[in-house]
Amino acid sequence: MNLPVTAAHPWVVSPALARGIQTELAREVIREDRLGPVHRVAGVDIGFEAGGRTTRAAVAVLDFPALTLRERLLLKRPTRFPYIPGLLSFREVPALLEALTGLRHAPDLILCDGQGLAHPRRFGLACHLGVLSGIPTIGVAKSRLIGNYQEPGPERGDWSPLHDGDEVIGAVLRTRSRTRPLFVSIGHCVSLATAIDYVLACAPRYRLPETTRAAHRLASEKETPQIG
DNA sequence: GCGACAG
DNA sequence: ATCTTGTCGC
Repeated sequence: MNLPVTAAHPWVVSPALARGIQTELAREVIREDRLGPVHRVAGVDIGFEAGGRTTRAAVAVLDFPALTLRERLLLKRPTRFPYIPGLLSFREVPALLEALTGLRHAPDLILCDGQGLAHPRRFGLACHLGVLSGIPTIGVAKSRLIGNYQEPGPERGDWSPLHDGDEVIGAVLRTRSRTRPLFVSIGHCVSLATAIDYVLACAPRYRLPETTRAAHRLASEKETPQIG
């Protein structure tokens, strides 16, 4: 598959340089809808093995809106960046980009496991993957990194704005009634309103989107003895 | 200085 | 994220 990947930048850098790269690339993020018809949605996730020394990048592509599994791809690479709050993309994006490149067909939209704009420099993992891959992305995190909010209503579909000062940086969305909400934010080429619609469409039954669930299962799957 | 802190 | 079994609740 041919990804319109933007000229990359070094990945093994100091935290200070990584933050500088984020601040620069944040200018490339497109916050409005610029996505075409969505027929395939991908979920991406990272898992670890060998005590964290090996990174497992998983991508699951589902047909939309049916949400049936279309393609899966798992790729292993040595882990080369630690987990530092605010710098998660430097740990996970390199392997995810490689995995996307290996897909038979490019997805029309990607739901990422982590923040998008809801980040100190407005450049979370979803923005980073979107800007470098050129594919529309949405940030879907299970917990908060930054921002303040009022608890959303108890029903599925209820949501409240996540803000940082005067700025709305995301939405705290209930995808399942009486269950902890998700933190949705713009990744790249998808507005917040559209992002909320897609997350709800991809999570018809469980708290997490089916895309994320499929990718997570693959990323944390136990080694199965192969035949042949 | 102290507390917060995606996965 | 990962280490890990049973258990409380709808």
